[in-house]
Amino acid sequence: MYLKHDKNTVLKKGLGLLCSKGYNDLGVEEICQVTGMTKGAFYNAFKSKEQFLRDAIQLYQQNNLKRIHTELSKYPSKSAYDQLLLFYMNMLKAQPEVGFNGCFINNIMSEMGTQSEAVAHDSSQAFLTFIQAIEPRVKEAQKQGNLPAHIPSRRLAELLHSTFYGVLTIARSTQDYKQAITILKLLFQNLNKEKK
Amino acid sequence: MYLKHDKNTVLKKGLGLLCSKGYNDLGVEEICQVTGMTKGAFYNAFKSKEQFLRDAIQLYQQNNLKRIHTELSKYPSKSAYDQLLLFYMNMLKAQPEVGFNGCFINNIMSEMGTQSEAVAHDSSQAFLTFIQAIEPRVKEAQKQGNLPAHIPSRRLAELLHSTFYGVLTIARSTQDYKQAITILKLLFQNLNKEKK
DNA sequence: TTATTTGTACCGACCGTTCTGTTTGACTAT
DNA sequence: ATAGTCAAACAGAACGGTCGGTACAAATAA
Repeated sequence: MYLKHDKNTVLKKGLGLLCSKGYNDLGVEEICQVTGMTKGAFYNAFKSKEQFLRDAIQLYQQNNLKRIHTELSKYPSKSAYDQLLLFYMNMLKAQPEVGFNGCFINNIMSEMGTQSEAVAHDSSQAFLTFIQAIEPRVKEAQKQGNLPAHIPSRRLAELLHSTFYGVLTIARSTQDYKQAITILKLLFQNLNKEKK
Repeated sequence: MYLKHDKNTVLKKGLGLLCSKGYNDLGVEEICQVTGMTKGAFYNAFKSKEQFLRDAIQLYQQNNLKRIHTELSKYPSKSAYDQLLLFYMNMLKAQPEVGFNGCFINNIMSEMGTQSEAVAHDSSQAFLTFIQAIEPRVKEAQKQGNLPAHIPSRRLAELLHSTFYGVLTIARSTQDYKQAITILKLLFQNLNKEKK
């Protein structure tokens, strides 16, 4: 058994392309060119272009879950509330580096939702996973008295994440992440009645 | 001079198609079929498929601005706060009827942002226009004491609209608008310190 | 050898656009 | 009125390019 190309490396590069160019505007030819594959190798590794996308979505989801967990554990001395706030801030601050592309999952859902049932399912699944990943820290922040305790933690996580998605859209539209941060801070401060 | 096809009627039908199928998955052929045109008529009326999209975006923007204004004036006896809340509720409640397609502008921005500079510009412009349309009522609600007065009204409008976009994404993902309403209500209630 | 992967040429479908010719109705001259 | 003219609008076949996918031979381990 010999393999010139490592599937994971290929997917990683492909994911970068998908993030910046989307699906429809990205050809198999270009994927091959960037990854150094040929079509033969590509179609040996992936059943179809769509399967390639689905694999890339899965990789993105894995990467992001890891990232969420490390980012949320980055400052152990800080409160859960601050950890959440910092996490979202950092995501927004990173936007200029990624060309204000916003959230890959969200973009793919918009682009492919009507074209492929399978992709639509995958991306909405990924969406829910992110919220689940956030929820424990939200619950913690509630216990620590920095987020309202009378609201179900799941609902709060959904609210935070929804607004994050929304300001990400604004950031994309205005090509400015600072405004997005201001808006998200507004939400956080308002939810935190104890602090100034 | 004779005109078999009314451009506005065509755009209206086309907008419906664009909303439900997006841009890439919608062919000129299909547009023609639905509107009763032929390619000759289509390309006589529109310079290109992309120009057709840009015209449709403009129509959508006009329609939505009208809708925002009428919806926000629908219940003159209610407070500005309630008017805003009801407006967003109604938008969310309408989602099942439109196949949970979310916001056309947002979708197009995600789908076409990387493919066409012009479309990206048009849609971000439309986005800002919506926020401007909301802002006066927000300012009113602040004066009436139902939204925090110390925050610039523009920022508040951005926060409300961002979260609305976010929960719209959730509604799309879960195919359930009730959860989206719950989350948005959470934000409203939290911003309104006076009410229960 | 033998099984599997890779390179490359090619196919076929799709789709936006163009092209050619036709229809239409306003305008003009008679 | 009526016939003639013209330019705009329309019909729809054809084009040209793109792109996902396939065929098959060459290459590569085992």
